[in-house]
Amino acid sequence: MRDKKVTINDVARYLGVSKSTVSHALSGKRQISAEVVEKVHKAIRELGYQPNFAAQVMNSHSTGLIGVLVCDMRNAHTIRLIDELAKHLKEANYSMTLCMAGHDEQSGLEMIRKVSNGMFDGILNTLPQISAEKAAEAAGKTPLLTYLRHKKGAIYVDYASGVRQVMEYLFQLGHKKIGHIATRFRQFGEEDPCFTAYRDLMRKQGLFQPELTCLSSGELESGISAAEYLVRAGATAIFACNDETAAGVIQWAHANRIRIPDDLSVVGFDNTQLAKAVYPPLTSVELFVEKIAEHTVKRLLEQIHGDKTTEISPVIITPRMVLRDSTAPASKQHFNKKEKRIS
Amino acid sequence: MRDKKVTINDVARYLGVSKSTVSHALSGKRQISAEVVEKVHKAIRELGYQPNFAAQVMNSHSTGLIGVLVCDMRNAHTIRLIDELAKHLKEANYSMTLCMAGHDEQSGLEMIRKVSNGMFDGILNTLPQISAEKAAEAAGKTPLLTYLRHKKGAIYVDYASGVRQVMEYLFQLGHKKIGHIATRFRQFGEEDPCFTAYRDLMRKQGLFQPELTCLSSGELESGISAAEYLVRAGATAIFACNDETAAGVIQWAHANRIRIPDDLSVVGFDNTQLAKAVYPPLTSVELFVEKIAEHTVKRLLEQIHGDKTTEISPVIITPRMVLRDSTAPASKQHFNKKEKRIS
DNA sequence: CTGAAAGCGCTTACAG
DNA sequence: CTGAAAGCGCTTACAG
Repeated sequence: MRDKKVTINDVARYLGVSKSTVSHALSGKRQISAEVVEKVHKAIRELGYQPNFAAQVMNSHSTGLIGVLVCDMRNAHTIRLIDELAKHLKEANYSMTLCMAGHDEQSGLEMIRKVSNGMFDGILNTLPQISAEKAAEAAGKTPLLTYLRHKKGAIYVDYASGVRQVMEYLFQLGHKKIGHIATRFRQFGEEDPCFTAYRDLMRKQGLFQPELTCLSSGELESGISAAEYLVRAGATAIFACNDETAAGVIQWAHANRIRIPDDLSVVGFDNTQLAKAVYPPLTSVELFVEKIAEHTVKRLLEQIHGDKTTEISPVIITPRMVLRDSTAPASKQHFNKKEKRIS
Repeated sequence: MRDKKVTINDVARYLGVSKSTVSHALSGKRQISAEVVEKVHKAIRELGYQPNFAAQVMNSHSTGLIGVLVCDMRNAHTIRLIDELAKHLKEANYSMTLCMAGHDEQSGLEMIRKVSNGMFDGILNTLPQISAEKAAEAAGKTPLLTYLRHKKGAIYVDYASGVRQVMEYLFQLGHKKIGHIATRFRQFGEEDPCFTAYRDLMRKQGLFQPELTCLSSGELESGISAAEYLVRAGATAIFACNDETAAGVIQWAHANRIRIPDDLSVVGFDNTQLAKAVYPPLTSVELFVEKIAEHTVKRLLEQIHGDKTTEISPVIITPRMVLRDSTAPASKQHFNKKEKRIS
């Protein structure tokens, strides 16, 4: 047992046949007498033979590995994405290799270059800091797909629609001072599509005020400080860029005896576990990550296999608002009395 | 650009030198005239040469890849573990490959066998359904470490200590009817160490009642139903096996106008993001996942490199209770009045 | 139906 | 300091 790895040569010698016979008996790529096939399988079991990974890769030029570049695993959206990607890749008989590439462009590009050596059959770039063009160039001949650069990509998530659903709902409820907590991580180099949509919709109603917006890191704490700021600015509803920030808003409200949704409506984004876990459960926006992941994987595999057959029919994914208990009409404005308490 | 991959032969031919020279100029494993080294580097850049992964692996017998077997990515503890493992592996110049192996033993073992072909320099088995022995056998000659089988492993997490801290604190606060929500996923084949510790400590006080315990799936919803059951059974404090379940308890309490911590104390486990996100913030138990991950990686690398030098000095990790706002004295027993309301 | 040989793209003794 | 050759462990034309 402590001896060297057993190779195809050992098996061939053991049986007194050639290694081509062993190889073919395993692959089934040519007719081998049933008798020999059986002998080979038996010998393999006895010797504990297993084809060597690297040697097979050298011939097939394929590792069955897909590299997924992520910056970190801190936000729930990334985690869900990874989970779904892994599921779909597995279905296609690929394994997912997670590459933590950090947040700066340089190290991200270096990472891509480093792993574009045949280690992966394909690379999925989810890094917001690296453009699709630069990533593809760094990958050289390795198929690479950049995640969700909707402007030109084949998968388009209509964030604006998700935001519109929320805003129209809040307008309907009578809210005029709707605060917005924006973020940078959905930006992909351009402007954050959620913020853009929010601003445009507020403007159309003549309600946009820069004081009602703020930029957040996306973490709980930033939601807490944003809540304090926005409520002081007069917001009766707060639309946060993600559920974690929204949870911060809710927590701050509780701590300051501001009732949700009676005194303040709160809406999140991403519809993560957190949205269901907080109290009151959070109205949020479902992005259908499974679908995004499914199509992303499909596109990457097409690129790997060089399928030009399927013409690039862009997939549009439309988010959907999920109503829970954190939103209510803006009517009862005994709210201003409360506000005094916290100052 | 559309042509075949450029190989070391192309570089050698291009420069009119032998491929050994090119190879050595890159590896630095033998003296090469500075002039030639420079020429080689220049040519490499011009031709866009990059050593082929599989060919290098064939020689080095090392891929730089570590396979981490996880059942899924649903609970926060796993996610944090993965994140920390990735960090430590990266520091040691390894990449992490995530293998989702599901929940049954058979498919897990098959997965291990399949990937024990030289694809990974080492394997980390976090699957609770697969014993350390079976996993190691399935891995054959590939180094494999089974995560946190404390009984014999070199890394021992003293769950009992974490539980003791919580229980002693609750006893101090005057709680006698302490409900416990147990789970199966920390079990690793044996009994859940958290439940065992809870039961023993309650017994020592003469307070143990089976009616005050229940088994949960670990999801939020199971926390909600457990809360209802345990409060009906008279619990004045609930100690949940993980934060998600505890969040369910809190949510149920809010929905039923039971005040936390005044009417009901709640304690979670794992000290995840969720513990900070809910209101009131949740008293929980920190497991120091970073430390666990650090030592796990260290052990695996030792096994890979065959370091027998470092004698197996077992590392003990002691969890620590983190106090937040979900716990308070059991005194005010106007609680029973409330209970009526929900029946 | 089977075997001997070439080749995948590197690294590394072996010779000079 | 450098080159020609063997070898890593397979697969796959090529011959029979």
